[in-house]
Amino acid sequence: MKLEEIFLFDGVDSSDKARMISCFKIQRRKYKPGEIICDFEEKRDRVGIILSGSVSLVRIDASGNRIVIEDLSENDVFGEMFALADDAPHGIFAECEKKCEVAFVAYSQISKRCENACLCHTTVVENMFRVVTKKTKRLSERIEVLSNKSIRDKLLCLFSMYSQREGKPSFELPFSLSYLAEYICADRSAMMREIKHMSDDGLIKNDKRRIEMLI
Amino acid sequence: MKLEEIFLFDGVDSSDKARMISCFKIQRRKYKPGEIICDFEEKRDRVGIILSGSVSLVRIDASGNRIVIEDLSENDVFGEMFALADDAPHGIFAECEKKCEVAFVAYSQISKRCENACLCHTTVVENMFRVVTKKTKRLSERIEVLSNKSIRDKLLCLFSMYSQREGKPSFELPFSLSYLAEYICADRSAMMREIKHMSDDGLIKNDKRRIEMLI
DNA sequence: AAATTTCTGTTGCATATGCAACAGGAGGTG
DNA sequence: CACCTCCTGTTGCATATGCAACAGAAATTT
Repeated sequence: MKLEEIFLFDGVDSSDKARMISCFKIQRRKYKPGEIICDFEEKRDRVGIILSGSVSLVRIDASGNRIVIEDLSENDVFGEMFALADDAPHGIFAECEKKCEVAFVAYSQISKRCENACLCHTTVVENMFRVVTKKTKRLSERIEVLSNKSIRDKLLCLFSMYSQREGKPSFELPFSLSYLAEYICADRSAMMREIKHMSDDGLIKNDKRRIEMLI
Repeated sequence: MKLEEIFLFDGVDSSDKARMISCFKIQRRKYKPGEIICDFEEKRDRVGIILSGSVSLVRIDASGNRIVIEDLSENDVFGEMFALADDAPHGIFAECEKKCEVAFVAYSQISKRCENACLCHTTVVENMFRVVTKKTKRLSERIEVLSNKSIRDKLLCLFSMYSQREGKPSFELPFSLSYLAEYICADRSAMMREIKHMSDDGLIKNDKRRIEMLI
């Protein structure tokens, strides 16, 4: 993906765009799966924008469990919390999932107004705002899923989101069942068992990642 | 709280501020506990800013359970997801918790640039951006807590966040134990039981809302 | 083609947790 | 004071769920 195409410059006309790209001193880097892109131990004045591939925001907790807090792909942003936050969280880092390329931009470049007070800066800030709002929505949805107490209710909550999004009762999970268990923070085998029960109870039909909701 | 004091106008000089306040056609309204401030069935072009009191973003799920997705107080924002999102979520509404006053601002007013392309609009968008980022951080933290599988681990995760924030191992919960159970999405009695076990195991000392972590 | 890893699927067992039900205390209100 | 509501605290019971362990299928790499 070219820098010209990232969401950050949506709505900026091409001459301004070219000027900003050179002015922003954007750094690009490629990563292989498993590589640590960035830890957030210190406060950093930069955000990452994903140009290709996918990245996970991961935390290792006290017991050594790996928790995926966010899953990011093309045109998503990470690090904005750390560029702005006063109190730095602990043990969170960005890890490459599928081989990826990331563009790093200094946050101060984004927020500052240039000498000419040009409109394009405003547009850029608005674009950032839109992406962060999208992220808020995704996180809220996940909380909604996790707030259900039983595995069954978590799955029903998530499945109905998907079927609503598709506009029909059947859909294909966008990831593996292992990952699904991670997403709903349940034990995989317990989840598999529950899916079978739900199928036995006539709530859903399923075959691997294909799910059909029967009310 | 006066409109002049809300975060939205931070960094805007007072003459511009006065001009914007009149130009934005902000509506203010007071609510009593339990009142529904706003449902989000239809897409609305406005965000709410809380001037005083507190507000919960609540969802009633299919089984009739009440889920608090976000807790908001002074200078927090709600509705920005719905002003921007394409697909409107279902059954979410904002409910007054402690008696409150809310200012409603049309989102288009915030994002649009006025004829003069004045700087203050940029500042306002930046301020919105900062608040939404703060919200993202809060939601991430909650996911981190909820991602723990056992009640014990959820509590330890949350408690260590608090003690870290306080800079010392003992702290006072900012809300009731009933509410704590809601926050970690666990049954209250089960949580109380677990707190006792943790105390028996020498992990914490506790008296009502006062918690002390012993490693 | 062979080797290796990841994904899907299943089972037994111990126990953590939800649920229902109850009770005393604190605080607020008429 | 009497009444009410909310918060804290506790217990018994049924069961949902985590954990460990295993195995074949599918995908990916060598």
